[in-house]
Amino acid sequence: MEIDTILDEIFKLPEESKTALKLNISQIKYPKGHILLNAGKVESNIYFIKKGIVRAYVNQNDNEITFWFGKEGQTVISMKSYTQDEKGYEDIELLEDCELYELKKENLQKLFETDIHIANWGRKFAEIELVKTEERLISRQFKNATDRYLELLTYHPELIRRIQLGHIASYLGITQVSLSRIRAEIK
Amino acid sequence: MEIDTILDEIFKLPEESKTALKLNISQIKYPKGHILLNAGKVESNIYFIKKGIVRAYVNQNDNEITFWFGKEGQTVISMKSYTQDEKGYEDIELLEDCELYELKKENLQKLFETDIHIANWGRKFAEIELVKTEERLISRQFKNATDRYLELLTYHPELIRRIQLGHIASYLGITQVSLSRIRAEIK
DNA sequence: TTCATTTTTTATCATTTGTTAAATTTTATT
DNA sequence: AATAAAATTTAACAAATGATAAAAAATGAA
Repeated sequence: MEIDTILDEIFKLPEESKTALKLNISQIKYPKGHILLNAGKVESNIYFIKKGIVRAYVNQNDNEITFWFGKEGQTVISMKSYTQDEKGYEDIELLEDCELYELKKENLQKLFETDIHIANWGRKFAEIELVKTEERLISRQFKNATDRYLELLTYHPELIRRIQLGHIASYLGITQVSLSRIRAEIK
Repeated sequence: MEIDTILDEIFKLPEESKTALKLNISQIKYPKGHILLNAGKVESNIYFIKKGIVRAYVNQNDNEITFWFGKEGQTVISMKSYTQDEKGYEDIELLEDCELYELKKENLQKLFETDIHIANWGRKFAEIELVKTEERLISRQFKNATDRYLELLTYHPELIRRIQLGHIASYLGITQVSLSRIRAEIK
């Protein structure tokens, strides 16, 4: 997925602003298993996924709880670090070999202060992520595990193909054993 | 709570920009029980709570599921309507008589296009709400009902005093009967 | 206050999900 | 292909939560 597509999908920038933004973006590759962002560190980079799939998880007394998956076209960011310059609570692990676009936050902050289009691009970015997060929260509150699994199967079947079930179960908020049981029941 | 305090807490604006923003804000009162925003409508107003408490809920086959409470200083908004000009999924009901500051979205949009400080104010607003929403999502995913209740009791005791337990239980994702049981156990 | 209504608690039983352990299947490596 | 390691499923029992109904407590109106 090309960087122009990713940036344009968030908010259509004038050419000049887009060029200024892209000047701060570089490409980088990491292998499966690499930890892209670390819990407990102030993480100041933003990544757009060109190719691959990642997960965000929190370490909670000895077991990892996955709360987000990112795939091609999505943005990898430690929201707490990004907005508050504080330690984030999540690790971000690559579940496949990944190609990423990297944007340094400090450069982006400078653009926010000088370019109104980029400021509005950043605003739209946060708004879009906000609605997606709210939808995940509501799905979790309103649906039982079976329905959430079926929802994932319907709208993001490739996640179930590409990600091992332990991570999917964690994301759904149930144990892997429960997910196996659910999968057996809906057949 | 004064409007200046609320606006400043989001992002400190230069006086000129703040004045421009405040020119579009008016005060209004509604009684307990009033529905401030309607599910299924495109809602184009934003409210800041001067006094009172509100809840956001979704109607899910005959029963209402509460997923957010707002109190003094917080912003009432239908995120989906606000960011996508589409119908929202939530009703917002006043749980007490409320005093509100009202901001019309169309006026705000114009300011976003012309005033970089206000664009960045809007960006910060979305970012702050995003982190809060993500924290709610994580709390819900990581903690059982008892721990979520204790968290609420610790960090927002006034919500438990001011809001009836049926709404609190719904917010916690359990039935009122379960919440009563939990309250009995932790005594 | 008194009465009716609403809210909260308690009790019982059903259902869902968790825990642990073992069996099976899949994947990766030699 | 053979082996080892990892992932997934199955099974049995435990714990948490849901559903329903009834009792108790709190609230609001006459």
